[in-house]
Amino acid sequence: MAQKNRTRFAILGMLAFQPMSGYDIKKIVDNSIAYFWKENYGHIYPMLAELSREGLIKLQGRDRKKETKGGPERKVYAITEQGKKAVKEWLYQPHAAENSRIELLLKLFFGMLVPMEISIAAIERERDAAINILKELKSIRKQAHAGEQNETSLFPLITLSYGEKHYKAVIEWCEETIAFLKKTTKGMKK
Amino acid sequence: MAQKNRTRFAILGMLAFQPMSGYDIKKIVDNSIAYFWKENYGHIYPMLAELSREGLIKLQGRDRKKETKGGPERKVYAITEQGKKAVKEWLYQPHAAENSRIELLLKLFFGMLVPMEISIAAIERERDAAINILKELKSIRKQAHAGEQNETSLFPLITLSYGEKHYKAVIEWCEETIAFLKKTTKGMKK
DNA sequence: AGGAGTATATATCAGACTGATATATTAATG
DNA sequence: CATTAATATATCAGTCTGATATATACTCCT
Repeated sequence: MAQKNRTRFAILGMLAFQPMSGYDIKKIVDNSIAYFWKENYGHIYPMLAELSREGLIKLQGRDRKKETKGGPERKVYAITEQGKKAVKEWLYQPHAAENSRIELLLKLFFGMLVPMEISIAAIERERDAAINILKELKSIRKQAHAGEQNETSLFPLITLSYGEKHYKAVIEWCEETIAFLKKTTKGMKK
Repeated sequence: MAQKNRTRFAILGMLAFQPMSGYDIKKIVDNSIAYFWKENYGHIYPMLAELSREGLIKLQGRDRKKETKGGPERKVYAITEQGKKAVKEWLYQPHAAENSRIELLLKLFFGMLVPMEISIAAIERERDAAINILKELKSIRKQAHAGEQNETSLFPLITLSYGEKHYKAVIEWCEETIAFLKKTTKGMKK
């Protein structure tokens, strides 16, 4: 196997919190962990079918939320005992190193091919994006603190603090780098 | 198009420094930018063929390095004027947000499913890995400072400082989080 | 009443990316 | 001269992404 499928475990883990539809899973991922994990419908729906075939989850029923505005019935899936066992097994295993690809840095690495202003502008956009994400994290933290505190709510808080630390570091680096490049450019123009 | 192919531009950018073989490109990527970008042979070789067909690079010749120990002849590719134009165009364009997936955080998010020691051990492994990468970055910085300073060498230094800042932040977060979780566990055991 | 607009929901696909493996060449080693 | 190790190219199954297609049912407006 070239890679292990992690969407599988992301879905199982989410269903361990509560039964949900594919649409719900996407919503929750987008609203609570998007700063470190993303999922696509293109992966979620086929995986729900697969997990269902394997007996790790099962279709609990079809319904329509009361607070919902419209749309077709939701297919709500629940995790099975077998499914819970599978996530736990995965949680026990150490994971491989991430293979991040940071396009900004790749572009900066080739910065000698374009005028300095282009590189600086790219870093400024990165800084602004990071500031926005940090704002979102602030609102997630607010929600988290408003809810009840228990053992389960502990873990979302530590992933949150990772996000905060990361984006603060990114912003810092952007500021420093912009200043550095501007100084260098001025020096070169003489 | 679902995504844009970035391997294409990574290869073109590398060939803008100097003519190289696919094997060389992989080596350079692994040794100088692996902390923010990775490439596979599985992507490099087909892309070299494609870029060659499109006239963005051309086969400069086959040779064997003097300092090399053995192996078959290298196919050395050089970037063409058209290829240079293509990278530059790409460099001018703003890039989309990254979609990082941090498996450690996903596992921690589901931490309530396993004993606390399992989560703590995972963070400890992350911290150790980050410490090792930081060491590698230190050696890259040493090499960089040893070489001649010019406009081109400027950019690798700023990507390097991103890496340093990032991994330092990760280590900090790991230390704080481990301490926090240990304290919490002790409190719970009473 | 009916049409437009919008949120909900499931599904599929081309193309990008990964990690492993297969194949072959040549130098150095013993 | 067989073995080992480094060099080099190539291919493939499986994962992941982003876009798009299809359809349902509610709300709002005229």
